[in-house]
Amino acid sequence: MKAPESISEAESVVLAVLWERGSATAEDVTAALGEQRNWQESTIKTLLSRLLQKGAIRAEKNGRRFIYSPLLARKQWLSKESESFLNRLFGGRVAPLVAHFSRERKLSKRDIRELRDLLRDLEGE
Amino acid sequence: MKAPESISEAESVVLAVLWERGSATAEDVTAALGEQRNWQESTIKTLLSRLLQKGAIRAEKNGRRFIYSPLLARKQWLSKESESFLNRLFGGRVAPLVAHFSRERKLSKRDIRELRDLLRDLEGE
DNA sequence: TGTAACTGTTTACACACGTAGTCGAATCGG
DNA sequence: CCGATTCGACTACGTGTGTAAACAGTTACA
Repeated sequence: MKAPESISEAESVVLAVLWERGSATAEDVTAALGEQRNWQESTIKTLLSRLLQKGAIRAEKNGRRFIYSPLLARKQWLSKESESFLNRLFGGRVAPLVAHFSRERKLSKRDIRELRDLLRDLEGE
Repeated sequence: MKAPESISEAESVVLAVLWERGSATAEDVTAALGEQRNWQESTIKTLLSRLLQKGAIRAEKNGRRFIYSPLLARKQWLSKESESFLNRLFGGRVAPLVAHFSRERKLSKRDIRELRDLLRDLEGE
């Protein structure tokens, strides 16, 4: 099992489409991203290839084209990215990040409410 | 005022030393990072130059060498990085990230305690 | 005062990334 | 069966990054 290579920003955008639909052709992805990013289909194909090489997705031949689907789960990716981010900036823990946001007044009412609910649930366990 | 160019990973490590000590020479930085990363002094000088060009630090001549000190504040950098991270992965808000960590059982007792205290303080405002 | 030591500046280079064009093979339509 | 179309694979290219050596100017010591 090769070391899970890191997914680049642009690649993750393509991957996100696959997470959303489960699977898709290059054309589907291009259509899905049409408005968001203005990428040529060529670009998307390159990104799909790189994701393939990195083992993050798989390609199943269907007629003359490939159907791509994720191998790397969104959850795994989120965890990996989050951890490396928190390690780099906040000593690997979540609380200091929240504290930073709090000090900077970047916590919305909604954030606060959700956090409170979350903690309440945790205590009920 | 030129657009605040983005600080790379390696650059941020050097910058962190300056935040810690307020100011330092290239030699100081090399010494400070000696154990952590195994960089040649040459490498550190390159990184300092790039930080200079990006306007993230300043250099004050002292005798035959420069004393470098941060221009970009750690807080600013934290905010910027955090925001772009949260935007990319969690719709720009903190709560979903914490929820993710909670689901994945990545919240330490300490995290939970700190979060609870933080919320208590917020309500007392 | 000449030369060694030091320190910043220049140059280097491989690799990842964003972005995309070209090519060759397969296929579809007539 | 042949030309047109359609795909994926290969190639391309500028830029940022990690990493560092070479060079040049200046200072300090013998």
